[in-house]
Amino acid sequence: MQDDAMHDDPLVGRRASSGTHIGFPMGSGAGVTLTDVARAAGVGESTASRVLRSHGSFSSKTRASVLEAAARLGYVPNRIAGTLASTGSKLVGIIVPSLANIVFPDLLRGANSVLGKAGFQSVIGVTDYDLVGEEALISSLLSWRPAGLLVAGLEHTPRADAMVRGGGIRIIEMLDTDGAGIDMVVGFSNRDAGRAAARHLIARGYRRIGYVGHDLALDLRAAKRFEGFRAALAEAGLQVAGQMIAPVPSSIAAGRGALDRILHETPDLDAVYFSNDDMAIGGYFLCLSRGIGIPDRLALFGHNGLEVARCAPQPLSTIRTPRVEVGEASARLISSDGPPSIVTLDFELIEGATT
Amino acid sequence: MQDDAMHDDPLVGRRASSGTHIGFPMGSGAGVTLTDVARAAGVGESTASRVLRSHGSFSSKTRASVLEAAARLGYVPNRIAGTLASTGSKLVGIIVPSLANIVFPDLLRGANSVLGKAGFQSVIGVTDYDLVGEEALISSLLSWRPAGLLVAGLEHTPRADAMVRGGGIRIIEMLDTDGAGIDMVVGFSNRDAGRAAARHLIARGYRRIGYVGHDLALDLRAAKRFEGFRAALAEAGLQVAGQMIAPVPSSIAAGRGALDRILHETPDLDAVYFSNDDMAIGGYFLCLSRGIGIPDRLALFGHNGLEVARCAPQPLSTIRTPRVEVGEASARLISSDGPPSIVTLDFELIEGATT
DNA sequence: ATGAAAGCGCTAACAC
DNA sequence: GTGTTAGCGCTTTCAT
Repeated sequence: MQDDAMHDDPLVGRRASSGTHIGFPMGSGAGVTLTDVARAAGVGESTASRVLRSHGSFSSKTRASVLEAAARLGYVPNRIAGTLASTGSKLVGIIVPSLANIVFPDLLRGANSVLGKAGFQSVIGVTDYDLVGEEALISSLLSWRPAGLLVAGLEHTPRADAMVRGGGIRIIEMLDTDGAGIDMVVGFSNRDAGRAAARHLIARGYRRIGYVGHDLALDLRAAKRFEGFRAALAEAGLQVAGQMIAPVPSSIAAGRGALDRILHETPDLDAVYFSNDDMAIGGYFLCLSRGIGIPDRLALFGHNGLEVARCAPQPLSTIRTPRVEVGEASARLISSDGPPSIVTLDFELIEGATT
Repeated sequence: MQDDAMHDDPLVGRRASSGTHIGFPMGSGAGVTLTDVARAAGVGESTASRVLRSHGSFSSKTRASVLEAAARLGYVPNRIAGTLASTGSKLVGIIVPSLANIVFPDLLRGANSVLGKAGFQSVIGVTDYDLVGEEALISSLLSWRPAGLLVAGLEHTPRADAMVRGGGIRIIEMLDTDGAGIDMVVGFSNRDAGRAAARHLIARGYRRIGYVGHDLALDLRAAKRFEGFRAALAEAGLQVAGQMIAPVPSSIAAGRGALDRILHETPDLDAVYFSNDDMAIGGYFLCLSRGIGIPDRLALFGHNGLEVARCAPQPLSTIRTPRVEVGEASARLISSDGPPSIVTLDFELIEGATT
C-alpha cells in the first residue's frame, strides 16, 4: 500500500520535513525503491537494476533515463534487500580486543582502507579482551552474513571456533602466528619478538634484566612475547632478574608505576623489558623524573614502535610491528579463494637510545 | 529447490567441509534457515520466529523444542532477512575523519560500548578528513538502512547534508557545537576551548604567544580553536606573536619539527599554543632535547588531555576533552525519539607543569 | 536489449 | 497459542 500511495507521486513520502534544504529532491532517499525508479524511467525493474549496477546489457538511451530518474528521485539502493536477493554481502566483520591501545586502531585503519576500496563496509566488534564476549560478537556479526571475518588473535572459545568454521566464510586471524589458525593467519611471531628483544639486551651486555608487564591473562600475545623472552634468556644461561606485572590493561601510568615498584624490589636491575611501548614510555618518564640515567644506569626496551617511542628525546629501543600492514594484508585475503594459509610479516628491531 | 533437497535431511547441505571439528553440528550455521528449525521442531515458521525472539506468546513446551532444534542445527539467524522483513535495522553508521589520532578511537569506543549493549552493530567509515569522501561514505552507509548515523563534525557537502536529511533516520553530529546541526549535536565548543587556552596563558603572564598547528584546512575543529584563541588574545589587546602550521596531519614528529622552526623565526616567544596534544608532546620532546626550560623559558599548552600528556615528567597544561563521553552520549541518542537538540559536554582545563 | 516472475529468509498481520 | 499468508526491495534466471 505504500506503493499504491506513491504511484501518483513518488516524490511525496515518509518525511513530514518542511523541505528546507534546496538543490535536492524533496522527501527523498530512503523510501524510494527501485520500482519507483523503473517506473519513472519507463522501464522494467530488472532493467533498472542492470543499469544501476552496470551489469548486463542495455541501450545507452535506457541507461540515461534510468540514471536520470534515480538521481531525480534521490534513489538510495537498499543493500539489505540486495544482499538478501543475491548471494554474499559486502559487509566484513572486524573483531579487536580493544580500541584504547593505538595498536588496534592501526590494524583497523589498514584493514578498512583496503576494504573500503574494494566496496566493503567494516562492521566492528570490541571484545575487551574477553573470549566469551568475543564469542557473542562473532555470533552477532555472523548474523549479518558478512563476506568474511577479521579477528585479532588465535585463541577462541570452542563454540566461537565452531561457529566461524560453520559460517562458510573466509576468516582471517591477525597479529599472531604462534599457534594453529582456523583459516587464514596474518601476523608475526610474538614469541620471536620476545626472543629478539632478549638477544638484543644480552648482546648489549645487560645481565640483570627485569620484566615489567600488564595483565597477561588477558593479553595473550604479550604473554607469548614474555615466554619467548624468557626462553632466549635461558638459552644464554640467564633468567629474569625480577618481574612486575600490573593487574590492569597496559598504559603509560601503569608502566610508570610498575617500574617504580620493581626498582624498589630489585634495585640492581640493569635493563627492563616492557610488555609494550605504552608501558615502556611510562618507565621512560619515570626515569626522566627520577634522574635515572638511561641507558647507563638502566636500559629500557619496549614493543610496537609507536610514534611516541620513536620521537622521544632518547628514542626507545623497541620492535616495530607491522600493524597497518597486517590489517591491509588481511583485508586483501577476504576476497581470496585460495586454500588456508599463513602470511608472516616481519617485525623490525629498532635500536634506539635506551639500550 | 534448496528447500526440496533439504527436506529429507536438513543437516546435509552447503558445505563440502570434511567436518573435522567436533562437539558441534555438522555442515552447520549459515545455510540453516528458520524454516529448517521450525520443521525440525514440528512447529510453524512464525512460532519458531516468536520463540527465537522471545516475542509474542508460545507454550514453554514449544519453546523448548524450538530452542533445542535451533541449537542442534546450529541455526544462526539471518539479520539481513530479518531487517528487510521488519522495519529498522540494528546497524548504526559511525563516521570519523581518521583512526590515526587516538581521539577518534576514543570516540568510537564510547559509542560502540553503548551501542553494543543496546544490540546495535557499528559500521564504521573513515573519511581521511575529506568531505567528499565523507559524502561517499554516507551514501554507502545509508544503503545499509542503518538505525542512525553518528558523524564527527558539523561540516558536510550539500549533497551529504541532503542525503542524511532524506534518510529519515537519527543523525548525531559529534565533537563540535560551533555551528548549526542537522538533527542532534553532541560535543563542546572548540572555539571556547581555544579561548580558555588563551585566557589561561594570559592569566599566567605570558605575552609573546605563538601558535603551532597542523593542516587547518582539513581539521576544521582545530581551526575553530585557533579562531577562539586569537579572539581571546585580541580581547586582551594581544595577537599571535608567531605561528607555524605544518601542512600535514598532526603528529608528534610534526609538532617537534614545527616548534623547532618557529623558534628559529621567532626566538623570543614565551609560550606556545599547540593545535593538539600530539603536536604539543612533540614540542615538549624538542624542549627536553634542546634543554629549553619549561615553563620559564617557554610555556607549552595543548589540547585533548591525552594520557601521554598527563603522565609526562612535567604534565602538559592542556584541555581534557570528553571524547569517550561524547561517544556514549551520542550512542544513547540513536534510540531517542525527541526533537533535534544539542548536548554540550564540558571540557576541563588542566593546569599542568608546562605553563 | 528488456520484462515477467520467482524467490532470498524473515517478520507481521491475521485467522483459527 | 499457533499456523497461514503476504510481502520487505532487490537480483536473477528465463523468455521474448
